[in-house]
Amino acid sequence: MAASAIPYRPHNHDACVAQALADARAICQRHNARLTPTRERVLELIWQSHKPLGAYDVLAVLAEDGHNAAPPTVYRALDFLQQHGLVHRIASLNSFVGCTHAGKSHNGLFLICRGCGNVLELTAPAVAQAVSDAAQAQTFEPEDTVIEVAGLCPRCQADHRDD
Amino acid sequence: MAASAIPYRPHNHDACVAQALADARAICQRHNARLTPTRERVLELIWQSHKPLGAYDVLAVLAEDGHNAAPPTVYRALDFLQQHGLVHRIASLNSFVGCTHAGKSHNGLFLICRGCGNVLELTAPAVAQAVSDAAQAQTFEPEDTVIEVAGLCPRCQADHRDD
DNA sequence: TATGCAAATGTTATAATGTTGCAAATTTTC
DNA sequence: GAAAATTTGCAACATTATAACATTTGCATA
Repeated sequence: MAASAIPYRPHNHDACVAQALADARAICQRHNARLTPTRERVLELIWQSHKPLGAYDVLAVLAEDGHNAAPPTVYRALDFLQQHGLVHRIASLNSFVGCTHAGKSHNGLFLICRGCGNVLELTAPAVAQAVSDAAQAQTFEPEDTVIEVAGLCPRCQADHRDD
Repeated sequence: MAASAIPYRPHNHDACVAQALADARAICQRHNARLTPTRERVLELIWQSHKPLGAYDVLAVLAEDGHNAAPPTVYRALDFLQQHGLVHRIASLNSFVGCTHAGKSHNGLFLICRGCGNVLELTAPAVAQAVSDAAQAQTFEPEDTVIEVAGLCPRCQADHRDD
């Protein structure tokens, strides 16, 4: 799966997931971190689509799996995955999405479609630079940046015009 | 209060609040919207500092006021204030801060100090333009943009070096 | 292969945040 | 002053997240 995958377009999503899991295994190995079965399963669930998933959605699927998990299990797995850059939390939705730029440390920019719910993660150096400049102008030292753009993806723009 | 107020520096905050309330009254009049006592009180509370306040913090102060309010009262007031551009919600903190650029419709950029908790709202056209370009490159139609930068304000950078 | 430590997980309970739905009161409009 | 629309009160509930502590597991090393 290319880093610039476009969730709005049809693609072989099984391959998408498989690649994400393979990447995750490699990254965890490099980090000397343990991608345990629970963590891997949570990552897999998060990746089941390009729509962000809530912690309790994950929890519900784990329950279907027969895994009698409680909230802390899921939150801990998500924390781990976030720390290793494998998933992102979408603050404006209280939910989580697989990172499509895994490995590189980054604060992505997220385009969130309010029509279909899909999220596209971008790396936008121009945006990062502009934010950095704005902070610097205030002598502010940025550590973590959240950029989430809600709107309509190409397909949903078209659908809306059909209404 | 100037639009470029810097919460990190000492300023006459009473004047800050008074101006915000006066602005709010003017704006609501222009919008034909009713700034009822509850709404005005909530706005005043949100403005008590430049640190964002949670809905339940507001609720607690209302209770001290003797106002026996329930959560929906606060959330409704906050919704109203947001709709008229008088407060902003900080998604990464689940809390609310007074808008220092009231009147102009906008998506601000927020510099959130993890040391002191103060939030500075900026209008950064270069950032807005860069985000807009990035979205356009994906044929994405932006409607609402959240930009929240967590880090250290000038004063807290200095304090940290003293540690 | 024992054993002991650190990391990970399980478990229970609870905190924090946000919403729904409906009835009562208030304000506006005619 | 009566009808309509807006706002508020209120109770219940839904969702999201964390605290605290017990238990198990993986793994290095004696």
